[in-house]
Amino acid sequence: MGGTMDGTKQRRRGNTRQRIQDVALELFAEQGYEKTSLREIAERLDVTKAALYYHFKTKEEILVGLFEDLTKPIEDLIEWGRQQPHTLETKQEIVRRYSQALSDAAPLFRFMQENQATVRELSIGEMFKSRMLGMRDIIIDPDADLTDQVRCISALFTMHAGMFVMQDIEADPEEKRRAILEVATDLVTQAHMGSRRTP
Amino acid sequence: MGGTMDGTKQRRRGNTRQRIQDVALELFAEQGYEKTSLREIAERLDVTKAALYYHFKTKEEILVGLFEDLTKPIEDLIEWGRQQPHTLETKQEIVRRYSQALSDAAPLFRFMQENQATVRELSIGEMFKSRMLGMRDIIIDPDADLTDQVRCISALFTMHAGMFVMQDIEADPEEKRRAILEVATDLVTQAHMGSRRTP
Amino acid sequence: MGGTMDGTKQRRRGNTRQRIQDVALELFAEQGYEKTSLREIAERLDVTKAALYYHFKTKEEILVGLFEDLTKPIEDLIEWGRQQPHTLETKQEIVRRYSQALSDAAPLFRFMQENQATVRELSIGEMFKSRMLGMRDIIIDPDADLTDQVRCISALFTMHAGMFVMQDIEADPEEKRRAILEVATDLVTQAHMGSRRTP
Amino acid sequence: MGGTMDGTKQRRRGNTRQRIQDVALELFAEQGYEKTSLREIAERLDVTKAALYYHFKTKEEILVGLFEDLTKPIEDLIEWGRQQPHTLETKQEIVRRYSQALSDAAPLFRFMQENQATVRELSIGEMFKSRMLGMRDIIIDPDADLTDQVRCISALFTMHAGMFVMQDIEADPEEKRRAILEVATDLVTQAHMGSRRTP
DNA sequence: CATGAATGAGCGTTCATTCAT
DNA sequence: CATGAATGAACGCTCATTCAT
Repeated sequence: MGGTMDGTKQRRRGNTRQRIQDVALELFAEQGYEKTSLREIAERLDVTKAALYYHFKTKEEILVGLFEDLTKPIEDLIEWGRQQPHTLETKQEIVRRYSQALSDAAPLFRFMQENQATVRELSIGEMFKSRMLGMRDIIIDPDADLTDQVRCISALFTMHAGMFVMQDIEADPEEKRRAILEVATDLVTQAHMGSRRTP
Repeated sequence: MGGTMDGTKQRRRGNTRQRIQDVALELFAEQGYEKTSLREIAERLDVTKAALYYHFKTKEEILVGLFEDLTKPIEDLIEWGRQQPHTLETKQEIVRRYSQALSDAAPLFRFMQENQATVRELSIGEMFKSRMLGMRDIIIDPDADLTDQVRCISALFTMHAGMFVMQDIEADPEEKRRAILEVATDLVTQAHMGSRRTP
Repeated sequence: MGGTMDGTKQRRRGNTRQRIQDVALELFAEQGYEKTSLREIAERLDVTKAALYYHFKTKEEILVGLFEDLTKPIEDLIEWGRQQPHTLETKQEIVRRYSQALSDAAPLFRFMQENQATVRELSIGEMFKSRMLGMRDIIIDPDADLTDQVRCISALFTMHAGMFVMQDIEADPEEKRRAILEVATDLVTQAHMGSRRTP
Repeated sequence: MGGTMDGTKQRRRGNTRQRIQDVALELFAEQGYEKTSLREIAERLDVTKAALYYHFKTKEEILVGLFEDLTKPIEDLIEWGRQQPHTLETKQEIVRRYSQALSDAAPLFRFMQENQATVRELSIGEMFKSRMLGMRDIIIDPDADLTDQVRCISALFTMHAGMFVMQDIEADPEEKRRAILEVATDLVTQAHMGSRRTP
């Protein structure tokens, strides 16, 4: 997080792998996976295409690496969620933390959001899907009615898409995030109450 | 054109244009725009690639044609919405009709949803965006607070994504659509009440 | 065989497929399959690489096409041989015809001879093997002793390799071919007598 | 094993050079020279590609090293043959020893046999050719007629190719080798008699 | 209406090789 | 002895597009 005293730890060499990932994510998020060529990534780093292949076996692996690194917190969150009681408070806490996690890895999630067709055919498609199902299971009550299930899914979705869809709305990002979080929390809360409503 | 009594729109012969669009939409929705090649489309129709160019100037034009044809009802809906008073009933009716329109052109919207990165760079990107802003304007009160704006956007989004995200949930499609519609209507209603809440 | 009056039947266009095969065979025979690139073939024909792909789906298919076209006579010979009685005369006739067939498609067989490692991994590897086994079956007596089997195989092999191995020997090609044929016939004859020798 | 008294040929450490050659030969024989990459060789030895370059200047040098080491006995045989009288007994002895030498370095000769196109462009191409001409000179009578020359070449060829072509024939390897040797000896004997036949 | 033939640009990938450490 | 990092050249292949017929 940048809190160490030695800010120049990574000088010129040895950080190439990291730099590839950074540039790749930037371009993937900006232009999509298919329209981003390895030539483009290499040029921006001022190395040859072949250099990329020293660090990653395929184009897809660059993406897999990014995905694994950046979604670790969400994996952890799911793990944590599974071990908590399914109370309203837990669910609200999960939503709060999820919102934060998405925000921390915003470019990746923008990418996932905007390249679903592509992602579906890649190995991260499966990984992503299983994470989503994990999230779903810890905020949806198994015996909730269909409408309440939709509310929960809508909550997740609102968080996923919210930031990118609202890019052209005035107001500062952090405020927007809080508004989105509020709506998502509302939806989950309503869904939770709904399940308790019917005796 | 558009709703006229002219029954000759697609004659016996010369329906190739239509067939191209049908196959293209099917493949675009299934595999994405970039991963669908004109060769593939041509092969499925058992014509040559060159034949496609007789009917459409570019690959993109196939998509533009599809988009224009299939989103006409939504354009009409927006037009209609603009001329109504901004009452709760109007908004609810708009949501209801929108849900139906999305359902009628499901493959196209699945495509739009899953190929956003691609669509953004295409001419339909702008068209789509302007339609979305149109929808937004007729269901969002200009002076609503941020949270209520999010609710409205979330409502639209829930409808867009709902069907595809819920593909692996049991329950029949029409039932799901109604549940989605209910949540969307709820959100819009809450947003509407919110605006009136503060005097 | 070329006896029509119109010698200019194939003018400039429309014979590209044939020209590709001709050039490819020439280069494959000269440099080997792997060391011959599609770029090289294309350049020699003054077309682009992509043009090759209009006529053949893959590099391998160019070779398959050549093989199928040029080994047809041998396939026919095997077919014929199967229906003959397994007399000495038949075997000698087969050897005679085989020698001629090899000579007619000399560049291809030089290629097969010199690129066995490559051919083995290609689809024509199997085809070639099955043709060879076919030949073997019609000149080897199933109950011949091992030495006589070797003689037959050696006869086939001598014909295959003979021409290329003897390239640096003086004497005119047709004379060489006859000498090779004589040795091969001898071997098959000895093998045939051998089988009759033991009662 | 060469029979020399020097037991330090391969010490405990520092046998990497040897191991590279072993693995390389195995792969070259199995897949061909071009299709075997240095990466593959290095991976199998669990060293880096760069390590190979410590021991050999180029890929080709690995092959040259193998060739020189493994064909030494044949060089010696030719040397010996040159100093003998050109009697039938000498020729038969040469064939016998040659058969043994081929058998001892079978993988290399399988490689040479199956990668002729490649070998021709490499420096060992020339070396091999000169060895072959050497062999030829000591078993062919310079004034033999063409047919008898073919017989001698066929004899050599039968030994070269025999083992690999007969891989799918039942019977144990040593027995096969003896049968091949018998046919080769026969051919050389016939050729020898032939030269004496004409007064 | 449609095809046959071709193009130019680009792609992801692999290879033998180099060299500072 | 050996590695880590990189390069330049090439490869097989695919794509959207063009145009004379």
